[in-house]
Amino acid sequence: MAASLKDVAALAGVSVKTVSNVVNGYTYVAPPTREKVERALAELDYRPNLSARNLRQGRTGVVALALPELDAPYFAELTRFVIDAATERGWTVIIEQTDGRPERERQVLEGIREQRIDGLIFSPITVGRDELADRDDSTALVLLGERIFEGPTHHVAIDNQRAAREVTEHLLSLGRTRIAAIGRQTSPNANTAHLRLAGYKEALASAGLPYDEALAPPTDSYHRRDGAEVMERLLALEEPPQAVFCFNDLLALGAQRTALARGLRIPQDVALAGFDDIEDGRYSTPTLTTVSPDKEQLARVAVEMLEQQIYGSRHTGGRPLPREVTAAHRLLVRESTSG
Amino acid sequence: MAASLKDVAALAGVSVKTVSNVVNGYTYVAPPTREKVERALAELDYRPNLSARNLRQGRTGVVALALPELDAPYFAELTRFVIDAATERGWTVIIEQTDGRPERERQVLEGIREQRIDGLIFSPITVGRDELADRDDSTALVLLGERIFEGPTHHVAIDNQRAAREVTEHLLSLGRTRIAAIGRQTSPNANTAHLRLAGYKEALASAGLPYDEALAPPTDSYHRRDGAEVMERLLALEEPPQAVFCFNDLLALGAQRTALARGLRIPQDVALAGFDDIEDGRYSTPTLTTVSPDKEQLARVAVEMLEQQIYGSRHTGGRPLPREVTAAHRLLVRESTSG
DNA sequence: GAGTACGATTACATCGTTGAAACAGCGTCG
DNA sequence: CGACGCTGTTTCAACGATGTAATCGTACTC
Repeated sequence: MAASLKDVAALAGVSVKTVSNVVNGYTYVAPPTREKVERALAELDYRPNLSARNLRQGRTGVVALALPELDAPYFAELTRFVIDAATERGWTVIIEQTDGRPERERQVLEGIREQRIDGLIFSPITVGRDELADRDDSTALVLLGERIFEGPTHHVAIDNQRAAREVTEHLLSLGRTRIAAIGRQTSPNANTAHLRLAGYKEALASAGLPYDEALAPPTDSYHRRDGAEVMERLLALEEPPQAVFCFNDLLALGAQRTALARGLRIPQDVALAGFDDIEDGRYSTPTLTTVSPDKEQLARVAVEMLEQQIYGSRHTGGRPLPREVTAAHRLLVRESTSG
Repeated sequence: MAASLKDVAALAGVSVKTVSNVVNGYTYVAPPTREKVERALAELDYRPNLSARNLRQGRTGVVALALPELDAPYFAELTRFVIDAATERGWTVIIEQTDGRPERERQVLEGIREQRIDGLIFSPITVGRDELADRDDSTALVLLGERIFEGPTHHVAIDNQRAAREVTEHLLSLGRTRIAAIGRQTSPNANTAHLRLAGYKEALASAGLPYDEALAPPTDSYHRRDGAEVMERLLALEEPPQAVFCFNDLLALGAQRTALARGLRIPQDVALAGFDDIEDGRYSTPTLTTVSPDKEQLARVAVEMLEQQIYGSRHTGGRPLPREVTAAHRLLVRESTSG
């Protein structure tokens, strides 16, 4: 079986605690002793038992990443960065999929998992300020990709509203005036959707154009299927749109599918823009204009914020991070708006 | 802080062990006692400390899923099913990304993680029979999507060779005789690639067609980029192919991008088939003909195989699972071969 | 009515690790 | 020279849970 400190201690002829000291890099160990212990450690291929260590230290070294669904490319790409950043700190990441269902999200917040967790990075869809405030679990928490202001919670996200405005302005700059939006949500807590809609409206208003709700049909979720279905409805309008801003790339790819299947040319007949910069959009035909959030930064900051809550600010060089961080984003113009 | 058995015991006025017995459903607890304890458990919102439980029991309840990369859609979709199946058993899944790098794969096999793990589901790319046989870690292991025969290892995969043959036969049935393959790998351990290539050759041979290596260029990896690049080379041939079988959907989507960007019509000028049935292929234009492995079955069987190794066969109803399971697959004909 | 069987509960040790504190040895300083 | 401080090492207890064995009470058997 796996070797314990006791076995190593016996082999090296020292006490268990001395071995522990060597393992943990404690300063006051005499060089000959240290060497002896290290030989024994190597010989037995010692690995610390994390269950025991965690039990003793009251920390688990495990953080959870709760997101709607792993098989949405945006979240898969983001998850890779979160795992990378966590692994650098010796943390293990477990993943909770909420499917965007309110009861699952609430369970996650209340710590449904028996598994104790040092921190939670949470990408919510339906949960709002009130649920967050009500939460009585004291586990460290960071909201990812969501901004709930005046709340008690750390969060990191890009400036969704500004990014949405920029996309819409880009579509306007093509000379299109009838611009649809796909991704509006009716739930009052769908913060991200609201911000993107606000940016869209803002750009229309600046251009002196009216906001027409018929051009911004609501969607239940953000999959290709939804984009495809809503696009059908938009194309069936008496005056179909000349451009469509989709609130994520999956919606855009669904909409693109519908438009192309109807024989429309993109961007000549209808221009198309998405949001998220998933890899699919870089290889679709036409390639997809989109907003590219700095996913690596989002992930890194989220992990740093957790780190700070868990260990206190001394750990991040004394420099306390703000509760709210705005990550970078770029507008990537591709063929679907400039073919 | 979180309540421990001790706190619950104090509140209920019984011993710690009695509370433990209630929590674990031990039979001989008097109903009034049980009720008292349960009230206390509820009042304090008791959650067992898994670190302590694991330390005592020598199991961790954690299994690792090691795969090349989470942001490849096939693996993201598969991961969702693995997590679902593991969660049903109360297990936690942690994810290791190897990026298909040999040294990372070897580390995973040797249990690089300090975190102790009850089992490992491993989707290898470069590791071969020898490395598996040399392994001295006794952790339960299941290979996923890979078949290494005569080895010591449990594995579950679809019949890659047959599926590849079926795809190629389908392309032949369209009347195409010049059929390329994208995804050949030169490494001797790239088992999956070899099997798919073998199926491709088999179908060609049955049709009396020669195997032309120029029509099966090697690829380093299986991303859209690789598919796009290799397709450039194929289209630059004196006699470009009339159909292309790509060993996964990402390669196919990359190849599709190249073909469409060159102004070719799919499938009229060149038919295209992939492998994996990722969601992208259902919404690309044209939609992508592909092999659909039963991902849910792959994941479920892999988890069952682990379960059996960890608990012994009694746990799966006495019925021991074989070491090798072939999961189902279907050929899905879509627009890219029948537009 | 003594002996036994069994239900219900508890005391205790233990899993592997680490913080606190004690201790031993040795040089330094007043 | 005795007190002190420093290095280097050990002893001990504790984290929270559970398996083992012991204990206690009651009902049942002969």
